[in-house]
Order: sequence, then C-alpha cells, then structure tokens
Amino acid sequence: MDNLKKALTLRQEEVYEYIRTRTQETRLPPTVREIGERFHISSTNGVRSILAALIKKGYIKRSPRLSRGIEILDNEPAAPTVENASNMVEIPIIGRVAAGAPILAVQNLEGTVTVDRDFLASQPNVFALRVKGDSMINAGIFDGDLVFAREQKVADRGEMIIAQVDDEATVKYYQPQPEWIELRPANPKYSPIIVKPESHFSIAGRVIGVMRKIN
Amino acid sequence: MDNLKKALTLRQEEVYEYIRTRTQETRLPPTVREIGERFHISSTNGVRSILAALIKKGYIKRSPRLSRGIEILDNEPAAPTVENASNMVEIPIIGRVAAGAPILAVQNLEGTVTVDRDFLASQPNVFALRVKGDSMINAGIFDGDLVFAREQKVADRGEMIIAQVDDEATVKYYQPQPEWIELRPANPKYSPIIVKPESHFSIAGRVIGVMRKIN
DNA sequence: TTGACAAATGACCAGTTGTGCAGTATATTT
DNA sequence: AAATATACTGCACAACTGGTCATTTGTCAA
Repeated sequence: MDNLKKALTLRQEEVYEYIRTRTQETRLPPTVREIGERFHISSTNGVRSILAALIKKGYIKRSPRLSRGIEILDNEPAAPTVENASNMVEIPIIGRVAAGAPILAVQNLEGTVTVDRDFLASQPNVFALRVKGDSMINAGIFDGDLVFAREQKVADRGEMIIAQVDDEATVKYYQPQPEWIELRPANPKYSPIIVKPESHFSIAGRVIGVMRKIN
Repeated sequence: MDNLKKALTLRQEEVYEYIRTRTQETRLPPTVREIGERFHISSTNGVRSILAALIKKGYIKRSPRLSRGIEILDNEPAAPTVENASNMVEIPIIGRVAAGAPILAVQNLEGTVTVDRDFLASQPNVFALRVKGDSMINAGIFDGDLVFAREQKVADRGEMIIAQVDDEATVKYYQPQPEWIELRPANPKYSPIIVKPESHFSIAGRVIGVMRKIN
C-alpha cells in the first residue's frame, strides 16, 4: 500500500520538487514562508495546506514547531533487504484534532512512525498521538510522549483510552457512569473530566503502548 | 589530511564535532541555542564566541540572520551520499549482564528491536535494556519497559544513565560525590545506591528513550 | 444543486532565533 | 605590564517562524 504513492496535484508536485531540490542544494530545508515566497503564496496557510496534503500522501514529514523541520521521505526501497520491511508497521501520528472530524480523518496528520510489529503485537488499525500535558503522569505518560492506540469505539471500564471530546483528543482512563462519562486523569493535580450527554464524545481507541524520547 | 587547518581548543573541538554529527544525523544544523543547551551554556553569546572562533579558523561558515545557517566546511566532498535506503535502525537488547564483561558483549544480547531512526535521532551505538523493577517509576519508567541508551562512558551529574555495577545493569540518575558514586532512583520507596570505589562500576550509556507495551 | 476538496487570503499570536550591548574572568602572547 | 584571545553571563530586541482562525474561490464528481 505504501509503494503505490498517491498521485500529487500539479501544485503539490511543484512544491515537493522545490523542497527536494532546495534541501539538496542548500543543505537546509526551506521554511514555510520561503516556500510561499517562491510560489508567490502570501499566506503561510496556503503553504500549509499543500504541506498537509504532502504529509497525508506520505511524501514528506514534519517536526511540529521546529524551524525548517520538513523532511523528504525518500522511499525508494532499494530492492534488497525486502523482507525486513515486512516486519515493520507504519503508523500515522495524529496532531491536533479538527472539530467534528473523526480522529483518523487525515487533516491533522503530523507524520508517521514506523515501529516493530512485535511492539504492537501486530494489531490492526493502530494510530499514534502526541501527548500534551502531564495529566497521565502517574501512568508513566509524560508531556511529549507518543502513545499508540488501537482504533476501537468501545472500551471496558478502567481502560486507558484516547477520547475525543469536541475538538480535543485526550488520553484518560475510561470510567462510564449512569448519567455521564467520566474521564479520569492519572495525576492528583487534575480532576476527572465529566462528559455530559450533549458533548461530542467518542472513543477513538485503546492505548496499547508508549514511546518517549529523552533529551 | 587537513593539516592546513588551525588548531582548535578543546571547547571548539567539542562544539565543532557536535555541529558536524548533529547535522549529519538529523539533517538539520542546530540553532545557536540548541548548541548552548547541549553544552550547558546559558547565554547565546557564549556559543557565539565559540562559533566566531570556528569561523575565523575556517571550520564553519554562517549565513547571517538565517536560522540554522551553520555550515560545516568539509574538505571531503561529502561522499556519494548513498545513504541508508531504510530509515530503520536495528538495536540490540541487553539481557542479563555477565560479571566483568562489557555490556555489549555478545553473550549479553537477548535480541533486537528495530526502531525508526527519527525516534533515536539516528545516534550511533545505541542499545536497549529491559527494565526490571519499579525504581524509576517517577521518571515514567516502569517494570518491563524497554529503555534505549547511547553508549558512553561518562555522564553529567543528574543525567539518567545505565550503570553497570558488578554483574547488574540498572537505570538510575547519576550523582557522583567526592568519595563515592551515588545512583539515585526515581521512587521514594528506594534509597540511593552507594557505589564504593572497590566495586566494579562503569557507566554503560545515557538513557535516550523509553518504549512500553501496555496489556 | 450540493458537497467535498484543493488552494489561497489576511490578520494575529506565541515561541524561536540571531544579534547587540555591557560586562566578567582567565589564560596566553607581546 | 599591556594587549589579545577565549569562554562565558545576562538582558533586550527585532526579525523570523510556525500555528490558528475565519473566509473565499474554483474545480470536479455525485
């Protein structure tokens, strides 16, 4: 599925080509505004929409908030050592969640991580989310960690889930009550989130792993 | 080979080496502040004075006002840049540590994990260790977690390291004292380990990441 | 006709980043 | 003794940079 790269629009092709050559020639990936300048796009958001499409289609990867954090994903798989790759799974990383949209609705993909199939027990439909805040600190999940979840719409009481409330995706313990749903943090500093029936709530998945980079 | 180059001070050498490896590994030259962070230089001007010296001696080049505009002036034309086709790195997992043997000795290896190069910032000489016990629980490291470390024999005070004491490898904070070495856990239930000079002690590496499988 | 999508605008915010200025302390060189 | 180089601290500032919000325009398919 990943060898068949999705087709690019003309504009996306241009921008991709520019990033590629610029990176190769000057050793530095361009900034968002530099791309905009090159193509006479006056708004950073014009560029962003194109970059988002390129991420979605697997051509580039971005490190959020990092200046010049665009990386060309050169996957010419170079033929040999093929079978090795089959043991790996490519997992989409969810960035910020757009209101209303289903969590995997690609609009906010930040990129992908490739992980060992063993790590995820080869489960299907896995995605990753970058954690914001320290509300799950007692569960060993820190700010900036990458949590992995298996996509599922239901969960058992007490399981750690990724929940989508309005336009936010959070990691919490699932504690359904008769009249409402309680999302319990693992940090005494925070109170449980009470989700009333009128909110937009859904379970996005159950947490199955964590990854943290230190320093 | 490059005898024409003027000699560098120790500090300049360190910084130069850092810029070189960082640029190669992450594809992005560091910012001034990132360099300062790495070497605990609190003022950007401390870094600037070193960079100025490196420019003067012909080791680097800077593009004024350009973010990340540091360029290594290498006499080597940068090879054919064949590069790794795959973006993955295979990391050895250390099992039980035989007394006296270096930690990466073959008899200690338990297996390998393959991880995304980005996760480890493609650092060289990385290994992994399965954590036993809950002594680092407040650092978000639980029993059974896999911790990743970069092999190095020295560390700064307070860094999280993998230490080898007699025939055990443990993850702890490094707190050297004048007369002994203190290995501090991140769990109030445990006391620091005091390593007396007569013990077989060595630093195996600095912890750079954690991975946990849940359920 | 409606709806999804790509592409773009313009204003704005927050955090990053390079630079400038004023100093300090310690070596080494002249 | 004086001059210079090195290696910093601390603070402030302007420019840069990425991200967000609200809207708009055109295309293409159902």
